[in-house]
Amino acid sequence: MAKVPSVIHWFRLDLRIHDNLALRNAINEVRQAENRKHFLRPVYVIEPDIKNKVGENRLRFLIQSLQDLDSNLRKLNTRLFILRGTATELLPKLFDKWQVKHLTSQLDIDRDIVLQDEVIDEVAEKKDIFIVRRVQHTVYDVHSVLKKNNGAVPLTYQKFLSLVTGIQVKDTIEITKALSDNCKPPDFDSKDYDVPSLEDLGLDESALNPCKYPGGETEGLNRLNMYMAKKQWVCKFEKPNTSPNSIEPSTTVLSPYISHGCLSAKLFYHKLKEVENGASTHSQPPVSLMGQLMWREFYYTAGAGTKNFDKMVGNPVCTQIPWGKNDEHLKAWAEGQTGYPFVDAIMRQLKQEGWIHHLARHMVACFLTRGDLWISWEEGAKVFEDYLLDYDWSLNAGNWMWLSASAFFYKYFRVYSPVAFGKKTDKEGLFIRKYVPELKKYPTEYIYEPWKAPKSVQTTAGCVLGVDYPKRIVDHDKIHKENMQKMSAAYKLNKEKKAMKRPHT
DNA sequence: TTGTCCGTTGGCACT
DNA sequence: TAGTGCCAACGGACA
Repeated sequence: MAKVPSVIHWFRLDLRIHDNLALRNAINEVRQAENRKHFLRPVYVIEPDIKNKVGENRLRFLIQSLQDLDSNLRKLNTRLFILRGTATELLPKLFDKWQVKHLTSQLDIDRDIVLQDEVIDEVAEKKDIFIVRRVQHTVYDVHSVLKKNNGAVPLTYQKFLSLVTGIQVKDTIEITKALSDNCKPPDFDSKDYDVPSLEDLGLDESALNPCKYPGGETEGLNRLNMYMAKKQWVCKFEKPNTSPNSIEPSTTVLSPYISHGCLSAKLFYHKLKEVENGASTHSQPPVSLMGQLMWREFYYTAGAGTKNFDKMVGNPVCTQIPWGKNDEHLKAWAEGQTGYPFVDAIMRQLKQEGWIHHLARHMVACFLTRGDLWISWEEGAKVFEDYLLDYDWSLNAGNWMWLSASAFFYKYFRVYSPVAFGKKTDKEGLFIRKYVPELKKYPTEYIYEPWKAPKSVQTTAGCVLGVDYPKRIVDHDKIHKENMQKMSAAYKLNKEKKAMKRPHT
């Protein structure tokens, strides 16, 4: 008997059923094969070294998202097949074993996935497998936006907006009709394909911090609907007026759901349009919620069109800056032990909860790079990759370049003060008291600057500097001025190099 | 080529 | 409390 061919949908950063064009393609392919039976296998590949690549909070978010995805797929009378191994090694073998004729997936920008796809494409071509990749992770097709700009990367947000104005955004799609039993392969019920627990991956779940943002499509959609119901709030939203150091998030925290594809960016777009269209006035990009979504599109476009976007060297949009190396300072920063309470509180919130406010990211990124520690943005990006639930290849690199004044933003003399910046929205230092509990009892006048507290105050508050909490590792007032000079010199050199490269006519 | 305006969200002193 | 001007002076876009 001839083997029954299979159709694979390969889930990556599209952990959802709703608005999943590529999944629908796979399902349609199976359904249309009326008189020639096809099996459907929606797969997700867990790489062996995932624990080294993905921080524990994000790994938990991923596993939760996969569990939710599996349960949503089962409502369609199919399931998620988890594959354990390296995608580029494993998939080619399964192409033969499963008689794969058709492979669908989302079109991704993330460099690692793009490289993976190149390998798979080559194999698929040899084996005569039809590959379908759909644009569905962004609102716009970033490659056609680049084309519209004659292949050049838009270097300003306004330029990007002007490129996408007038582009019609397609409607979202839904998949509701369940599949027939004919689509189930014989090993459908095998436990080998079950979503692993964190324990299976070698992680002690009980040792993790409490889960503040559970992963999954269901949770993402609930969160979206909850915020979109607050129409006034949506219409008045202005990012700079939200607080980086409120005890509960002052923004939506939809980002982890969008970055994992639990939530469709296009659905977010349409829901926002709906709310905005129903209001007499609403805030505008860049500060509005729609503006935030457009920032994501901006960085995706830049990431797709720039070589070595996540690196300094060999990256055409990135100013070359002679960053220093200081592993001790880097470690202190990453672990929230710099002696600057505001910086430390943010870094500890990041490590514990996997999410920090965008402006908090500005604060700590500026501090690590051009502001205080003079350490490369690439080092900071690696730490964020590890800790952030909403880690996203394009956004992470793009924002780090922005904050370090390496690309897109150039006013390097605008430096965030680790003392003044937080005070604007949290005079009492409640945020610091929560995340740096050593300082909980400090008088308000010293909460942002504990080094100014007399020894007697330190003792009374139960936190002596250098014993219970670190002394500050740098003197911001002094060092940020020195760093500004270094930035100025780097810019000057960059300008000269550019002038030399320019053709003389 | 040069000038001008503008740019997601700084800090600080002052009114 | 919010607004303004100064700090020192960037690159991109466009005329």
